[in-house]
Amino acid sequence: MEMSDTDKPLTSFLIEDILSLKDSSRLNSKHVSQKMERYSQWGEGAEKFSEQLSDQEFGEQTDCLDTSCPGTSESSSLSSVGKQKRSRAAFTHIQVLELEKKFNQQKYLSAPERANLASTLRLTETQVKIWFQNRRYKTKRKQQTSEFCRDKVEGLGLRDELVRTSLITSFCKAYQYRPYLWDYSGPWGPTLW
DNA sequence: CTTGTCAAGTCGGTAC
DNA sequence: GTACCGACTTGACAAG
Repeated sequence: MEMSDTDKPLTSFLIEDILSLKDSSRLNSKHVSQKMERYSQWGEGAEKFSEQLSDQEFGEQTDCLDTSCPGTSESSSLSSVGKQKRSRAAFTHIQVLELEKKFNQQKYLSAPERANLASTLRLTETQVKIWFQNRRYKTKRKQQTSEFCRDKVEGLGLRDELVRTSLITSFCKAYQYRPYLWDYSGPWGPTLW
């Protein structure tokens, strides 16, 4: 029977993947090392997960752990490290709550703080780091969006004002001798009928 | 089926 | 040369 992707050992996927990265012209050694760092974190996550499984088989805390680590889903299907579909960890309410709480206190974490939070929440340090990165970006985008909307509203107001002024000017020039064409009742002031 | 959300991936940059 | 960042994208998933 031919060995499918799902049957391949994790390490061979890692090696293949990293080698393919090295072959890729658009990536430098930095990103290869980033990838390796990530894989090592996944390894750590998988270890943590197996430890957790061994000391509390589907206990009450599985809620805050099951999908938390990429390593966890990898461990159930190591296959996904290859070209297979990747899994998306969904953090639990408790984890998100704690992360949000911390984020409200401080937007950036030092390494020890991150490690501490990660172990408290039983996430990997990478997950905590990425969560904070995404969170900061999300906040920034939200802020930019609201500013953009506000500017647009104000800009529209300004534009309306400019249009009105210009219209009035040209209108006055055109109709300065025919006041009977003015109508002051409209919201835009003088209206031509 | 489309759309929004979000963890993770990518890439260019900085700092030490 | 490693670790981290921001900006942006990708892909899984759920809700409608």
